Amino acid sequence: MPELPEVEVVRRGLERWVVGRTIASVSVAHPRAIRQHVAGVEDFAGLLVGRRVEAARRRGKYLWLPLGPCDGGAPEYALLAHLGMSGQLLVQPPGTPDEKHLRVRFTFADDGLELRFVDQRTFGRLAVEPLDSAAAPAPDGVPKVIAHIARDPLEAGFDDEEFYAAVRRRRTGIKRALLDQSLISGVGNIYADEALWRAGLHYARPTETLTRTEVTRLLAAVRAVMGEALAAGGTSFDSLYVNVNGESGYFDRSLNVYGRENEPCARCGTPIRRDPFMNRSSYTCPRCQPRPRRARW
DNA sequence: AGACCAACCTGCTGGC
DNA sequence: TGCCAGCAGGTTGGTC
Repeated sequence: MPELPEVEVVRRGLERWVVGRTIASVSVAHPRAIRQHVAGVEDFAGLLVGRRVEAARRRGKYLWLPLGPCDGGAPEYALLAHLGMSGQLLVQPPGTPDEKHLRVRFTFADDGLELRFVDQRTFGRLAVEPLDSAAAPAPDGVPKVIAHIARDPLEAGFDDEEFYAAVRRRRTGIKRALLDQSLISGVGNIYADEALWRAGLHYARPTETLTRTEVTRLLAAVRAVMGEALAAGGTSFDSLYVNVNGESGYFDRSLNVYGRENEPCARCGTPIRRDPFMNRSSYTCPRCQPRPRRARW
């Protein structure tokens, strides 16, 4: 499941149901799910079995579970997960029939609920990554392989001023910048469109023309829409986007533009418009978000 | 460096 | 009914 609010819903589920438990077994039904773990299936499982899950962390759309060493002490490794377009992390009672797209199963020493990675489109991935070492310290305890992922707008360390400066240095459209996970992480196609609508900005607005006021308004809109989505348990149009217990969020009912082509704008009544954008779609209100004369996309 | 695209997958929907 | 094109919430690696 995709964007920040949905991933945070999953993180909270892992915190509640998985943290504090010791992994007893790992079975990989589909090796593509761990393709990022280049040392292979045996190595992947070997690094996990016997370790205790110490925490559930997230940056942007990435999740990771720091793992305590078998002999105690600070975590050296983490199980890193990205859900891609259709990945799910589910907690299930042992014996529950396998899901059609079950990729990896984790069992625990307490013989309680299993953790299952289920992923229809197989864009998601799991890997065990070193969390820290003297040679390559991990800032903030973030796995080194996701060092290129910027802080997300709900993190305390996110620097609004630096984001504004980075946006102004770019030569592209604002939506491309919002989707660039090295500038700001966690924003995907739904929340980009929703935030731009709230901020009254068109997706093709050239980044170098944005004022500080507009960027401030945009960041406030991103935070507001994500916060509301989180409170609603995330956005789900179908059973692909669910929490660890398989339940859907209901924020889709609160979307103002995404997926609402030809429906009236909640602010002005103008029919919402859909444009092709990066092999996907962008939804705007033509009146609240007029296309700039000089557009970039 | 930074901008942009194709590629990676499966499944569903709508049009013919 | 069948088939095919188009579409889906993401990231990456490659080119320019």
